[in-house]
Amino acid sequence: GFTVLSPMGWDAFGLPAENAAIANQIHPSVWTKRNIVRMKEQFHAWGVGFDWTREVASCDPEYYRWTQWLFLKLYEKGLAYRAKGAVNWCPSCQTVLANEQVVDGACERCGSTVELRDLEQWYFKITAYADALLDDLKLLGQWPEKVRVMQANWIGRSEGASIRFTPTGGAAPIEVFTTRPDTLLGATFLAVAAEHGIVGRLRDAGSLSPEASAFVDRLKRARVENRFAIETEKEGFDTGVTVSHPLTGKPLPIWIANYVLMGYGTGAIMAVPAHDQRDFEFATKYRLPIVEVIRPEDGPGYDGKAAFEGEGRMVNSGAFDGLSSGEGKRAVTEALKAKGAGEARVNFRLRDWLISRQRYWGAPIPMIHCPKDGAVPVPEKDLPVLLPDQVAFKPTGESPLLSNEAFLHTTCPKCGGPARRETDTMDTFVDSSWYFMRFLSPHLETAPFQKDAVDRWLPVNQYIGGVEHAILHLLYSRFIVKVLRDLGMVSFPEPFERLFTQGMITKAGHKMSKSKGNVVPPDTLIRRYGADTVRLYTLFVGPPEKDAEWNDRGVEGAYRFLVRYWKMVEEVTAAHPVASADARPGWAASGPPRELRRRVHQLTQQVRDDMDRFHLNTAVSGLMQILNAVQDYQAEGGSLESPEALESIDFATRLLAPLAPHTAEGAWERLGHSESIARAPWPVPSPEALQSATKSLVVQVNGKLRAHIQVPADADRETIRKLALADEKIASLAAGKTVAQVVVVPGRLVNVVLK
RNA sequence: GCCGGAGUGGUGGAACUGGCAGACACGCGGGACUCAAAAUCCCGUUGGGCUCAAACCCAGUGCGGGUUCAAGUCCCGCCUCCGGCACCA
Repeated sequence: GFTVLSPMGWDAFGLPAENAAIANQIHPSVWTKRNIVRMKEQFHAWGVGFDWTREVASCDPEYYRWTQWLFLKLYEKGLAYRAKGAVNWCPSCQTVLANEQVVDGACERCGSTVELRDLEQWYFKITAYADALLDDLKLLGQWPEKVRVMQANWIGRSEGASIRFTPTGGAAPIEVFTTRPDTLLGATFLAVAAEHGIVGRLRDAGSLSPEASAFVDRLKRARVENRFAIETEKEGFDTGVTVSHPLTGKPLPIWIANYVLMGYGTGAIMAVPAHDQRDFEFATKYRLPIVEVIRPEDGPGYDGKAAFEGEGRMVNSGAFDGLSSGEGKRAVTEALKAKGAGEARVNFRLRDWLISRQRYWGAPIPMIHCPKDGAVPVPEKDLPVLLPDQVAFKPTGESPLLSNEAFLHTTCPKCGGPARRETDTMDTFVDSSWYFMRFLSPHLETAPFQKDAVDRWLPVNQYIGGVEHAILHLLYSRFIVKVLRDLGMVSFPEPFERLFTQGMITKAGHKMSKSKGNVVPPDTLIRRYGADTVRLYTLFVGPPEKDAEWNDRGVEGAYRFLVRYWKMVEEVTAAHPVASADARPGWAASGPPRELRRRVHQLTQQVRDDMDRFHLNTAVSGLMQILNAVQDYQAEGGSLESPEALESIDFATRLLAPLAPHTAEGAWERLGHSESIARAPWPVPSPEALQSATKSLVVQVNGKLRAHIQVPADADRETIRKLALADEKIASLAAGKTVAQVVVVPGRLVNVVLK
């Protein structure tokens, strides 16, 4: 009864296609197009129905033109920028990766250990939306909690204070972030990462000891090789430089420490050994002072053996003594602000999204580098910047586009002088961050999408995908939609209203994947049993949100079910070769309610509910039960020609249609319908059919099942109670005992409590 | 370490708000049909006790407690597995 848009498209740019192309000596575009054809054939073989008039592929210029347009919009808004910094580098894929694409220190794609390199790259300023992305998670009540939590953790908001420590001698202050300003008076040293600016400056000035300098090199190298390996042993070197404590003026030494990360906060921390375990371990090892400044209201506090990280009341903190941690955080921040040495600050774990890739198979970044005007955006009218065919697309660490002179050399849109094109391409996650809007006008040439169409259809009511996208695609799309909303181009804050994360089918415990070569192609099974059997079985294996290990042991069951169903249809239609089902006498099943009818209407309700809840495995079992019910009815002497049986077959056929469309369509035609079952309405159970004169209730004694009784459907509690106690079995059990209580749950059961 | 999720027959799984544990299948055992087999159909299939048999009884949803007339479901404490985050200051 709903108008549903069910489009399909191909996220077709990216490394897998390029790598496969290199391995097979085929151009990526040929390889990709061939695979699209192949996958479409498979969709058809499965009988999967999509609106193919809306098909898009992110590698078509018609599509990526607008991906480039999106880049320009972000650039205009200052949300796309180029910066030099330490980036994740995959030595095997020969490209940089976004933080989100690094899993356990390895490349999400190929599993190679990721290195750090200093490179100039393009970023999207997703951090500008950190708060909005976090806050709006509360709009996503129909997303799995798991995904919301993962995003919240990834964004990683923490409240605290930014504090500046001025070096003795008056150099630029060192800024730190802390969530515990209440422990400021317990800070006994600063610790900085090896990559921190001050380290380089000290080294350049020659004021770093040779040992400390060697340590910095070792640390940097270790992090380039694998910055994710956690060194449990704290290690550091004194720089010999001190800063003054912003409140007491006391000098505090600056140490270089291996446990301070450049990638979080400012790359420098104030160390409070009494109240932070890491600082404690470091201070203990290097005999740095430890000052207790927080004491819990009750229970043990700092004991000299480990840091006390909880909250409590401030001590050894001068004027702040006696304040609770909460009050202390505010008071200390105020005091810092008054001195101009700090302020309240919110810090995020989220980093900006690195979107440039030094690879061929992606949308070229539409920028031009002019020796005079610097980075200049390609004018909108010149889009798309076409990806040239003729390149040496071997990975060299530099973009293959550099090898195409005709592409590389261009003129500056500003001054008309000679200029070079940007040769990096965009991360494919940019392509997929907006595609759902393109489906509404896939061939529109004047805009990426039409606002009114997008506002009518979106947000997507039901999104389905793997949980592996929890912090990649699903975060990026949310970001892009928020940017477009702020540009006034869409009117909704979130792209996906409801999210269903489906599980993965594994083979021998592994994700089936092209790269592992352990994919079970459906073709063989489909050839042997037909698409409907394979569809039905696949749905029946288990709940779709769960991972499942693939085996085809039960496929026979689905096949048998369809054969039994088909035979039943043949039996009915052989006896009644009627052209129009509606002309058949008794088809409307207006007869008196019978058991079969009640059961089938009940099961119809169940199948409808199951499908709404994505419990497709039990929906299939519900259908099996309908068929079983009809066969039991037949076994008891009922006729397939009876209105009840005919109606049951009619319901079953319509419920089967989305699951096994070919079989259902064929049956539908045999049953005398001339229009496709796809246009038939969904069966509606009638309340009248669901009613029955009597109900079967369970009778328990002390919570244990002892008898079943039949009671009138409208019996009140007292009647039910009397009938239960009157039951022969119950009466005999109650003999000689006292009935302490009788719990009556109408429609369900009676529990007799005996003492 | 922190945050999520899961643990049910031989197997996949079902049981929506506490209310008949094991739906529906697979597999297995037995039977019918057949010269025989396949296919199909019928019966059985949580474990144990008792019985010629049925009826019946007891135990049972990872482990130990608890709440409740009633717990796979709720609470407390554990164990195991899976997923995410993690020297995050």
